[in-house]
Amino acid sequence: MNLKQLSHMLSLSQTTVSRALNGYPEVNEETRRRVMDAAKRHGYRPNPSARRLATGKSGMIGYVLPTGAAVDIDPHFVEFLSGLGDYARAHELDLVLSPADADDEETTYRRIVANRQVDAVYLSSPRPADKRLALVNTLGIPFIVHGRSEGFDFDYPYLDIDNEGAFHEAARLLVQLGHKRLALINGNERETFAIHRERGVRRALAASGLTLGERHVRSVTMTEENGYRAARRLLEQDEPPTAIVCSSLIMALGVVRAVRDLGLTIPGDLSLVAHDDVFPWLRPENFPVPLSTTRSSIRLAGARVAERLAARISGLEEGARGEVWPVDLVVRGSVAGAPV
Amino acid sequence: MNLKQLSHMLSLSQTTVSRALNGYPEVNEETRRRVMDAAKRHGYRPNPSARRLATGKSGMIGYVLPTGAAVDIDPHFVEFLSGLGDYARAHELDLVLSPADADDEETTYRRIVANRQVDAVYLSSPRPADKRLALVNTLGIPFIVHGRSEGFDFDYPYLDIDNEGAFHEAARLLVQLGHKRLALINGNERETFAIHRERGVRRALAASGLTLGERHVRSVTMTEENGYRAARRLLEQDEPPTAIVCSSLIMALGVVRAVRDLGLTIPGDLSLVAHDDVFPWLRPENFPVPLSTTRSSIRLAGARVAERLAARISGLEEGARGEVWPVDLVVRGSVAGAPV
DNA sequence: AGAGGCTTCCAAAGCGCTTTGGCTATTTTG
DNA sequence: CAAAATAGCCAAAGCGCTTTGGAAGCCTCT
Repeated sequence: MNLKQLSHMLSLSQTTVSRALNGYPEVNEETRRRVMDAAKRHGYRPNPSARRLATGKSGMIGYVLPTGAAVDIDPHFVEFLSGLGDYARAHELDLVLSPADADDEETTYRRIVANRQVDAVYLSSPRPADKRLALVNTLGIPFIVHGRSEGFDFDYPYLDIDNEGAFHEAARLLVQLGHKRLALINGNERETFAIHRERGVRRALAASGLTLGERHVRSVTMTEENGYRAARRLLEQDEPPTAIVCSSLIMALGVVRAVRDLGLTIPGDLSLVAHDDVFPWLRPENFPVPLSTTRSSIRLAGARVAERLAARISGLEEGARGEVWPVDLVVRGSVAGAPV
Repeated sequence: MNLKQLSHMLSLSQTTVSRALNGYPEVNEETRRRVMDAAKRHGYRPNPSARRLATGKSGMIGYVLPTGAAVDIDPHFVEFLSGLGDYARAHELDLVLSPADADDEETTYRRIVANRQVDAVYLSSPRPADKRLALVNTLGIPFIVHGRSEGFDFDYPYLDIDNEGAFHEAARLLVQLGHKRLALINGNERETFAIHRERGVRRALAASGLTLGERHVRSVTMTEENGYRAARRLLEQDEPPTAIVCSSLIMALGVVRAVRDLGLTIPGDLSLVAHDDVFPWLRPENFPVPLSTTRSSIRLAGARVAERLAARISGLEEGARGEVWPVDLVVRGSVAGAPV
């Protein structure tokens, strides 16, 4: 059942039927009702390929997925996706994942824009002065960044959490508990979120005249093993930290293992706070010692990004509005006063 | 730059240019060369929307993503996706994720087929007599199942690992080590993979005249917490198992925690084997006691599925070929002889 | 009563590609 | 050497929608 058939059986032109269906004003309400009715009754669904060719709109949102033998997709991605799906489902929005060589995402961005394959895209894990962001901005496709960049002379729409504030709070708590030597096990230092988190910790320390020594910062990709190694390195130093702030639950698993291997205890010898993106399959309250966290649901972020993308596509949202979500600090058993 | 312009500047018809580009035989080789050359030089790329409307082919593969407030996307998904991306990237294949209400995926399948949005789809986590599979089969869209179903009177193409064989091997090893009371912490009992795994364990036990008591089987969704709870339940019974086979590394984390909470040790009091889908961020050799595993890279499976989907789309693969991958049993420190 | 303005509809021209059905030379065949 | 086959090309008809540029009919206004 296509437009032609439908309009024929209504003895109307395709023009009128099309307009009736798409809510254009120049059609009699009575007629519109007839058309809508017939469309529903016959289960008419406009052919998206045709509509797309005519309008250039695809009704899909895009994401360029960096891949490569040495590239692992971030496990957070799937949670973000859950949220995105939550929103998209209700709006019949599909998501197109375009795999790209991690070393050359530009080609892929250009392709999907040139082909008009998607109406909007989102970027994640941005770095300062991220090239993808500049590219997408000049290509003129609607987009939203999940996270933030820095060092651009233009504004852009984004959704981010207050990483600096969160880690500032976490560090401040530890300082208040008397800790003098804090350490930070961070994610990839080239990504903005990691920079912000470090900034937050430094600011909290500075407020009490303390500093974060270079030896007390480790930036690694977020795996259990890297958490373990980083913790070993930190704790086997001459003046080991008495508190660690850690950028992910997965790394925190490794930290806990390292602490145990070294015969230390949490929170007796070491206080630990980690950032929790809220995975359903790994919860901080179930750590051997319930873990204090800075918590922000990445799934909710996914839903919000989808919502804003849809708004941008339909013209409801414009401009370069940035949105920063506050982060909860949830104190559990893994923090205590500094050992004497 | 479109076909019309290109053919005009070559003083050829659109027909000829189109045919030259798409490798049809009825065009002079000399002409073809000229066309190819000009196309490359001017960076001509056929408009996919137009091609799609004309041919009905989209050049994308689809996946219906079950979502909902109570639905969590399996963390394995992201690894599978990595593999899929590895292949798809090299072939400019995009992946369309269509979020669907987990309680009504049928509507979405029908939509993407009716709309010809994708050239092929893959299904995952099939159950016996899975409705989606029957649906997709009748809808006539090329597809591949990742995993297997059971109880159909038709064959279908799939890629699966030898779950039964893997768990059979694991259980057999434990029996050989003298264990009489085995337990199984399995995934969702309604999914075929879980059924196969249980079958494998039972078969190994039966071979030595042993059985898997109902009290010794737990089927839960794969979270750390569920692993913990299941292990507590099992180990606090009157006649607790001396060995556990576990369907995922994430649950194994919980098992390890439970064992520790109960003051037991691995492998002294309990031998443990888990299935490892090979996550980059959690490795069995880094468990407190290195974990014995049945190992199969889900990422490689993703790449293979993409490859086969591409083959089916282009007509290189036909029929209902099933492919079953063997699974490695990797023995590490977490297994030992049964306690006396 | 004629001009101008709405309202409501339509025919037809795209969107950019593929593919059908010729048509004209040139070559092969009996 | 005429007839048949083949090679190489083209015009035009889709694919199914949106949108432009009218046009008819009916009011309102001067």
